[in-house]
Amino acid sequence: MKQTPDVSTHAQEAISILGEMIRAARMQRGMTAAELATRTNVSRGVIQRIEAGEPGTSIGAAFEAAVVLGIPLFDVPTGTLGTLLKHKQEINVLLPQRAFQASQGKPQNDF
Amino acid sequence: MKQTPDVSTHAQEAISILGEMIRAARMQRGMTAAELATRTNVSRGVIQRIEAGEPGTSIGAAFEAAVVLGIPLFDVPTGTLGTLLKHKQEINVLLPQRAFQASQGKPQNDF
DNA sequence: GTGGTATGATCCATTTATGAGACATAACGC
DNA sequence: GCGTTATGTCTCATAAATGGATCATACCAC
Repeated sequence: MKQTPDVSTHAQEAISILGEMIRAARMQRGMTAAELATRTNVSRGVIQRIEAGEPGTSIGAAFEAAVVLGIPLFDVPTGTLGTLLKHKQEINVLLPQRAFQASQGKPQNDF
Repeated sequence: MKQTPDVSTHAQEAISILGEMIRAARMQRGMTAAELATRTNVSRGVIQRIEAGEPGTSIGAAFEAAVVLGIPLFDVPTGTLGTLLKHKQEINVLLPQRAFQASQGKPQNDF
């Protein structure tokens, strides 16, 4: 509901969910928005915008706030993400390095 | 490794993971970065920054790209997030509306 | 090998978010 | 009731991201 009418409903819902999770976790810890802002190295206004689910906020600030509150972002414990990244790079040698418009004929959906 | 040296290691890893997931999903679908940019309503440079894991990109663009590629963000199916939000608001009446510095004496960790 | 194309990186002008401050409202303790 | 404090919202100057273009490199088809 701002002058940024450019994200889909699903994406907006995901952003709002993250904001609500951050707000709930912050209040469960008895932490004020100002204190969370200090710990996150952003201003109080940014915390409020994140909790309000505004899509224009930076992903760094939002994820940092979640990490400060101990919210698991991708069900990956702390310190494991680097290992997962390296493993991904290893298996990446088996995949094509570029995308081809010609290969769009057979879209792969394995999610 | 940019002029934005202000996110923690864990948050940076989470952002990088999301970027790698987006890149992998895009390539699995044989989609070019330019095409993903068009579908996401952003420029190609933003897609590259998201895939590179730069924390300065907007959460709206990053989540929108993930949604376009069908990546589940919070293990919540499409359309369910709104219901979850409403349910959260219902149970919120049982929780304190504000945070208190005085209540920091007993931090609650139930994650 | 050559040609076509995706990618990564860089530049600049413009749009936008951010930080800081102030204000009104509302919630809680007393 | 009153005083204190957190929250939500607003404005403005500054900092930063974005869009668009260009270029070099690397990949794949031929």
